[in-house]
Amino acid sequence: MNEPALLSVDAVSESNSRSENDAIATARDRAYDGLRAGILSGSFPPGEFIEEATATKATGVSRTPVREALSRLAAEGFLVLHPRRGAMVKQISANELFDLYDVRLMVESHAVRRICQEKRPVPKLLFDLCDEHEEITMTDHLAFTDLNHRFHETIVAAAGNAVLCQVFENLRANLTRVAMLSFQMGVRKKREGLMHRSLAEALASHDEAKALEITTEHLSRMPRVVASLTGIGQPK
Amino acid sequence: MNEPALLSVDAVSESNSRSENDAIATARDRAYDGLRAGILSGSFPPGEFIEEATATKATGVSRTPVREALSRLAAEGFLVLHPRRGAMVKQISANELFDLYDVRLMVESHAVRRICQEKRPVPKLLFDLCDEHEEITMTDHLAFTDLNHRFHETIVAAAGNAVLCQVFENLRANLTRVAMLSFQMGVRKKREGLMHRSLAEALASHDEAKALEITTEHLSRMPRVVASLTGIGQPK
DNA sequence: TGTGCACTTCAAGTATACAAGAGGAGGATT
DNA sequence: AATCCTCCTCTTGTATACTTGAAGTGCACA
Repeated sequence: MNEPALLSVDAVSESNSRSENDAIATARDRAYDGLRAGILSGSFPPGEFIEEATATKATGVSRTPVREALSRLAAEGFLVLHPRRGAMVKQISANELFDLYDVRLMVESHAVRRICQEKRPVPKLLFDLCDEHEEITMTDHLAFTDLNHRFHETIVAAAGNAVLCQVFENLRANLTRVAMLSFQMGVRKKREGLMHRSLAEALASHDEAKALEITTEHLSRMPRVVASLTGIGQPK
Repeated sequence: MNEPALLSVDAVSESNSRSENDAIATARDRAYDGLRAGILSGSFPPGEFIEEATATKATGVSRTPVREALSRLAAEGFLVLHPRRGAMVKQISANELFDLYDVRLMVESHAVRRICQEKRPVPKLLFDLCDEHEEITMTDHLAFTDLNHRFHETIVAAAGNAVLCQVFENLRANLTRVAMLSFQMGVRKKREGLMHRSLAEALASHDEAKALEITTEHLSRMPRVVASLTGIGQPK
């Protein structure tokens, strides 16, 4: 059983358990990357059961490493394991969507406070990302999503708390799945870009109040937009 | 291979992937519970490699479910997997300890804000736990740790955000390992009890400023105490 | 005597064989 | 005709056999 993998592993993938050096990943990591990419991209839509045979064919590795990958994905909240039934791609309810965004707001606000209070330097990268934002086309949703992700990730990273980064990363991965489903977010790309630049400038000058206000404004409206676009339902 | 498990699974264990109903767990869950308990209790100290053969003997299940449990534990941050080397119990550095407490402060502060701002009811359980606190003996470290845990968990839960609870739970599990190593925390049990009651009262009256102050005071001094007791090093 | 290479040994990685539960289809009985 | 029981099949759960890579040891050569 060594046919080529069916799922492409693109920008959306990442295996942080893989050790730094090696170019060749273990079968478990390949399975993890492939399945994770499939879940994030929507190839495996929420609510669907991933049969081990399917995962085996899709990733080109045998059941043992596939099952280890499934265990990991379940631990990270992408899957729900039903004993003797299989692994279901986790559904995100309206409540959970709002909870996710609430936690995200908490994380980013905390990062902003730490950066401003401790007068931490803001990496030049943040402004580069703003520039890049103005150059991408309005229709390139994938590029926009990726850019957006890197922008917010940079801010959280600038707070200098590794644990915070990890929490954020997992959060974002779960939100990506939802965002991916709503491909019409292009309508607000321009406004987002402006907000990003204002935020970057507020952070650079360590203006906590302003940075916090922008962050809150920026993130508070997101859940409603996403919920309406995906038809996921109304909040509690 | 069906000898009895060597590791007892006590109050410290929990398998949230196990489905609600079933009394009998799968071998994977038993392996997970056993290994997790072993890590949290210190039977597998930080830095130690857990060989699969060891884990197999300790939990009484074969390698396959053990490896799935290891994958899950690694995803949850308890282990670091070194390809072809094995699973090492994660070391907690001084920096990470402070990061963990910083994130914990963020989470609990957020919960406090949500409770006060949204005028959420504070469960009676919180006060019951305070009463219970006054009854336990000064030397029962395990009971104290458990009580402390339930108190803070109750607060976070009262914020009504499931995602927040999950983040907190994982955080606390990682901190438990450190706290367990420092068995001398008895010195401050009385003061902790007083703080808990003040906090519970502030929350019940939705006095955000006071509740936040107590939380911050309470959690800010912890990392230094733990660091000094465990000799884990000084902050960055 | 020191260094380097090869061999041995052992543990992790992977595949597969076997066991067992769950669900569905089909037949029989009411 | 409808319902219930039984059997079959399919998928997951578990164990084990096999493969591969890594590390340590010992011998040979410089």
